[in-house]
Amino acid sequence: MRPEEFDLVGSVSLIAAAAEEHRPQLLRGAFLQRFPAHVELIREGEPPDFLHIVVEGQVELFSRYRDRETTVGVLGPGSSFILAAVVLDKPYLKSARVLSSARILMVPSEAIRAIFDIDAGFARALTRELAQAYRGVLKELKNQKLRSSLERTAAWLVRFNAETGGLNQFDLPFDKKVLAGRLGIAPEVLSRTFVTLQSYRVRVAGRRIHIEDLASLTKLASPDNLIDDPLA
Amino acid sequence: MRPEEFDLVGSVSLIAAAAEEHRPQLLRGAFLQRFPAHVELIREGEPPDFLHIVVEGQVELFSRYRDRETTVGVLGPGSSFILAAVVLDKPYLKSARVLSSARILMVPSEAIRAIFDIDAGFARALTRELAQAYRGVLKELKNQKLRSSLERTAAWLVRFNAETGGLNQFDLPFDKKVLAGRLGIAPEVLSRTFVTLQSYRVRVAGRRIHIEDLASLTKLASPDNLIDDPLA
DNA sequence: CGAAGCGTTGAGAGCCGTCAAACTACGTGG
DNA sequence: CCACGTAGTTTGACGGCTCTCAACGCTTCG
Repeated sequence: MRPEEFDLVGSVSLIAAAAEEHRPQLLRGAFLQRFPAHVELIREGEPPDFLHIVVEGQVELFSRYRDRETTVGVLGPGSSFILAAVVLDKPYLKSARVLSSARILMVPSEAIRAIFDIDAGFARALTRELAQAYRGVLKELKNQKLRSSLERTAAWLVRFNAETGGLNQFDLPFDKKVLAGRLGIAPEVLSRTFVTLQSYRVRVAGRRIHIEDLASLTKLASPDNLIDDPLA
Repeated sequence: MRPEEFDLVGSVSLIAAAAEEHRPQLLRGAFLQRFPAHVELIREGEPPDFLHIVVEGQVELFSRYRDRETTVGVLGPGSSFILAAVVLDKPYLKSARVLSSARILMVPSEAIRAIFDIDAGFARALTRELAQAYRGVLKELKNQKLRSSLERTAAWLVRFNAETGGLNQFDLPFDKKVLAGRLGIAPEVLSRTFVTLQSYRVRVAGRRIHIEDLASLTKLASPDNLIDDPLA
């Protein structure tokens, strides 16, 4: 890694949690690499060579079974992935592909485990990160099992709207196809869901979304902090 | 806690991971308590007062939304729950009820967090526990999104059979209603699924299950280590 | 201009949930 | 020991949600 890259990377919370004197060891064998869209970064079943951290761009996490595939998450800058696999030194449970051209920091998993063993502060940061990740998947499981696709879509719109300033209009951050994956439905179903949402005064034009009646959309979504709030 | 209870509790892996000198502090405010069936141990949304560890019996983890409810796990002896909430000091994401009369070790969450902060070995054990738990929920999410109810049921039977010695016959460890919850389907659907499984030579008599053609059941289930193997 | 990919729309089917009724198993009290 | 009530289980009927397949329009990019 080049010197100016250290600054960028030092701001990543996980790395910052390691004691000053351990950081060089963490970054010695690390790569900060640029990948074009569609590249498959990791594949489920492989042994964990690197902890991956998204510095720029978007990454989709997914999993295959028979001839099916499902999205288990979409990550943006600042998010790490496959941390659990690295800590336990067990095979990846999911694959990852680049959605939009991305820069990924890859830290050798031995380095992570080595610092984990000698740096208590780092270990505690990992614990918190994992606890957050655990709650994230659990919320997703609840989202899937307790809500219909219409409710999930509505809840997603309400939350994304809030995250982008509550202006009641925004652009989708990725293709509708990817959003459908995130919501756990087929693209055709999402398309029809948007039609249904017209009765709740949601207007869709390409990637542009207008929420003209937030109250009624919110009522439909029944937002629940224990499912929707990423900080809860 | 009475002295003889310390032995029992010392064998719980999480507690055993704490340094000898910290164990008394962990257990000082702890309770080892017996609960009858149906008692609700915790309720989602509440602040985490205690880390719970199942010493004996079975506990069902579930979650509510609107007028719906879904099971997110069933635990037996040795399992802890709501660790993530305790570590982060955030509200429970799930509720828990006793299925069959159980003994639960309840450790005050402040004690957990206090030892977590000063005992690096304990912190690392927590990390591993959380990493395992993370992978567990993720597998469950994949199980739900990638498989049909028939496949989930078949996979569950194949795995439980393996776990109980591969004798191709066993008793269900809980009511079919609870199994249906675990599999994420309505009880009526499970009942019909068992009828369908007759063509794969699965015989069901009350709680008793006979697998008369493991190969064909296995073929149906397409077991996948990255979904089914609890150790993977 | 043509190819490729995304998005929409229609048609059809299958999976799964709900409601209702009947049947069974089990435990309690008489 | 039996009667009864409760809870679990099964079965039927039905409907709705979601998937798949297919066709078509649109945009993008080579």
